[in-house]
Amino acid sequence: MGERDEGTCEARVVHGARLAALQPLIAGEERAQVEAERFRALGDPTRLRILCALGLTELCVCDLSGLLGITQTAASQHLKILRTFGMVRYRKQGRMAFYRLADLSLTGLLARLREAPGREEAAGERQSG
Amino acid sequence: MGERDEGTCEARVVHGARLAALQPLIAGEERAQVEAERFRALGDPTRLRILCALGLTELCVCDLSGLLGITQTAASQHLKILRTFGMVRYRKQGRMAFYRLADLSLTGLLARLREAPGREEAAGERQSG
DNA sequence: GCTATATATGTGCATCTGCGCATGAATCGT
DNA sequence: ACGATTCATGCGCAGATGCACATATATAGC
Repeated sequence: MGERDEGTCEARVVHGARLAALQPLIAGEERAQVEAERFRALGDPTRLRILCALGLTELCVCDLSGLLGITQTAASQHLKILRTFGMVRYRKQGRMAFYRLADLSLTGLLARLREAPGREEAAGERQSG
Repeated sequence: MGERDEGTCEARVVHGARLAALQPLIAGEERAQVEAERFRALGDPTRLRILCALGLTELCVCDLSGLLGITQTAASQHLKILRTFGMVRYRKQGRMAFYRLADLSLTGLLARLREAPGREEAAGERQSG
């Protein structure tokens, strides 16, 4: 688990000292873990489509599952994950739960998701023609 | 696989017609799949740390593995994934491969990664404090 | 209170993922 | 040419993930 061949390569670009100076500038494992989990939550097509739908309108679980063509169970399980990361919120009215997009910073992403495919070059690196 | 309980819930918020009108506004499965894979590439702590490092300076695989405390194999496999999505690029000089950050749209994200933990509220929703 | 409905959760399974090990491919030094 | 070194890749395994099925919880209607 901690066995890396750190002593093998001697032709380092950044030798010893400079390499050590870089270390504190790089995100620690825990910090990276937390951030990665957030991306992982977005790294599922069904969850992206759920967010896409909830970005348009508030929906109950049943409507959502019907709209996306997934089972209620699947919808509920995905919503639980999205709740964990504060990406969606819900209000309970009777026995139904109305979900809505909570993380407004995702709005731009979701708008891009609705565009025609073939434009995912670098998410910001447009070569202007 | 296609068995959803679409006829169970009758108390839809958006009844029939409106639900159908929503459908074309939601990203299709293929489009969502492509986009999700991109997030998935970022959904690994090691890959985030690799990008974090390459955002600071160009590095060979060996330095990178030493810097992050991972094996050369792991580094190489992650770099392959990041290459697939055009997030990193490399130039070959002799037997070494110098990798650098290619997707500049990730710069902001990586800068945020270097900040102290506890600020991952909404990735863009700063309360100007 | 009982039944039906809407949502949430526990369990099991097929699949995916990240890693280590061994190996292949390319390059440098002698 | 030969061995050493740097990077890439095939393979197998442990752990994670998404889903279906069954079930639990909560609410509405009677």
